[in-house]
Amino acid sequence: MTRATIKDVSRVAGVSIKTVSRVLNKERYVSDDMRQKVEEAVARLNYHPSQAARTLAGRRSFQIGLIHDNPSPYYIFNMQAGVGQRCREADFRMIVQPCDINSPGLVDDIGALIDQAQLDGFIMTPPVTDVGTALAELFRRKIPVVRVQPGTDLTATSAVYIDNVQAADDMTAYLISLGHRRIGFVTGHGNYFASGQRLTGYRQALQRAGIGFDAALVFPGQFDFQSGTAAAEALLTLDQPPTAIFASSDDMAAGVLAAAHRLGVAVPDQLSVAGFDDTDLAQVVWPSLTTIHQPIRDLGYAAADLLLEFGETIERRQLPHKLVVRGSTAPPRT
Amino acid sequence: MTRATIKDVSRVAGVSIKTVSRVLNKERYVSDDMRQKVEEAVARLNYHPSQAARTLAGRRSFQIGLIHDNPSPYYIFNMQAGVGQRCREADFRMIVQPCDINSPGLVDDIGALIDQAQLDGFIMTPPVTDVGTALAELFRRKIPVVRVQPGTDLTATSAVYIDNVQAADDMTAYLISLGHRRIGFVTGHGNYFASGQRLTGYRQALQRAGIGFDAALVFPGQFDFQSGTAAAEALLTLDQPPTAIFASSDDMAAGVLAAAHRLGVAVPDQLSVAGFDDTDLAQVVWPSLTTIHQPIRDLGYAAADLLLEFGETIERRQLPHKLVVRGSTAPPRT
DNA sequence: TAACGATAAGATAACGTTGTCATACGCGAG
DNA sequence: CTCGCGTATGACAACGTTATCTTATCGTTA
Repeated sequence: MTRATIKDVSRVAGVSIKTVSRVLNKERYVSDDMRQKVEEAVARLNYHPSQAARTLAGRRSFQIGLIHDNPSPYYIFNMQAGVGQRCREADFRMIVQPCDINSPGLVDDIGALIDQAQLDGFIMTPPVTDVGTALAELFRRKIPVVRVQPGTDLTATSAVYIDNVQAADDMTAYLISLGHRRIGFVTGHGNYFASGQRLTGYRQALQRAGIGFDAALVFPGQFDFQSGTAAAEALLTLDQPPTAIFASSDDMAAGVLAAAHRLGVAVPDQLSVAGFDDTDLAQVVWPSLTTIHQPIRDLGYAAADLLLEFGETIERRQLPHKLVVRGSTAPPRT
Repeated sequence: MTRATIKDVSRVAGVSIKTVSRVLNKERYVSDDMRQKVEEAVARLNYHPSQAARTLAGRRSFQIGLIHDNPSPYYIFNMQAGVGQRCREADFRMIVQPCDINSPGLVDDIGALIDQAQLDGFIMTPPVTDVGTALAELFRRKIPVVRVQPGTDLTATSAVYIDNVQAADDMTAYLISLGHRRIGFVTGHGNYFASGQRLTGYRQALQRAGIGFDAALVFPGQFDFQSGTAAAEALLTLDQPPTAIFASSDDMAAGVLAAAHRLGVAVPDQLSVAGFDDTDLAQVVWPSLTTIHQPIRDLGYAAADLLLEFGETIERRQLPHKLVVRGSTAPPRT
């Protein structure tokens, strides 16, 4: 038994090949009568159109690319889930391409991918979003692009994002509302634009509360666990240690927790710890993390949605974040 | 500027289309002279063959499928990384398909994917590996299949796996060597064959050490964090609580840790905790987990390798696991 | 020296769809 | 009643490769 082709379907349905094609592509000008006959034949033969033939003959490939250079399994998993779901709804396929933003071959790889697969669109996640040469290559090929949380050329492509400034502000304000005045902050990796935004939100909330900014309380991190432990070790041995540490990723917050445990600092009694992202991690460490929920899956879904609905037309969509309070934060000891 | 085609290359190189095709496909019977001319032209035009045209004309699509229904981002991420790397080396593409093993449409979805994309091969990860109907569908289509850690029909397809029995035995033996005699065990989800194997390894090590098996010390889990906390709460309130708990996944071990923290049981001083998998989690909780390192990325790489190297020919490859000792285990208090 | 196999290259027909163009019908307006 | 337009269908070329078949040249062997 070999695969059924459109020809088989047309023979069984008693119509022309082109009519079958019309039904399959939901084109206008097809009578209900024809449509029904074709649909029956398709079901009976268990026919599935050849992706390859469609791509070759038509101008669409029904495929979009998702490119990432992000070390977080959690982030990638959820992003893929969101993009994947929207793709399935539209009968599109998602081509995932991990990459290395420092590789000199990056641009060529992207070009090759688009050429070979004839992609209909492209989704970029940070930090690839801000690689100028990659972006230029996509423009050169006039392919619709949606970026997730871009940091540069904000109006150049469609984009989905959350308000990182506001989110970090929310968290900082929450810690202040608990009574904290000395709040440490661990920044993210310099490659990510969001890192700077979160720092801005932190400073913004401090200022509004009339708390002076103290550069000694800000520790440069890389979004990873190690950064968190290093930051905690540095911040907790200050002459005037903070009563709370806001790490701008959950991994770093977990690092802070581990260091606190090791140093015998009780969380949240002696130290409040806050994270950012609300990854799986947040509920698996002890105590569970107060954090900002970032709707990664929804961001993926929205990105694919913009691509499929609007194509070249530039659209922007901001998604809501949410402050999630768990066990790692409490009022400071008086 | 439109895409370069093989025709353009042949014109620039001054050879026939077929010769270009031969060079591209590394066929025999091409002179070095021709090969060089073609390669130059390819580079000059930045030519990339159309995936669609190749698939349509040839009998190969240069694509393999990876199907999974696994809730662990860590597992999926590393599996994809391994498969993806091997694919890149062979200029293949990986099509990822999440699925739901309880969905009635599962078999149809798999069939549709293979038909549409004309996949050259298929990789299944647990627990999809053991869905009989899905397996049957793949056989019907005579497509090469590699399964990762299959539990049923072991000789029906190629497979890659670790020795779960031995791994659990190693961990249990290690705990016994520390001096533990009452060792709790948290099993995995019933859908996964590995769950039973790990329990077997646990029992095997106990028996060898002359320690009687106590069913009260075995708690049924689901591989997730919740199971771990539930298990710890149950086991630690026994009349004779265990001095060590071996949870057969890191998530469950993290749950045990959290419950121990909450109950004021010090780890590892009052209770040793061991996990399984060596996910990112293991180094991010406190104390860091003694666990079995499972080479997930390597399993993915090996799976793709078997597919690409052996095709239909059935091959099996066992990869080594490793006991990783960290801070969550210690001798029992005397 | 004739015959043959191994090597090297090309001409042309697929592959299974969609795009383009042609055709035919029914219906309302002039 | 005729023209034009919206609707509905089909014939056929085109998409960019690989497969198959054919041809040409060489070196080796009988």
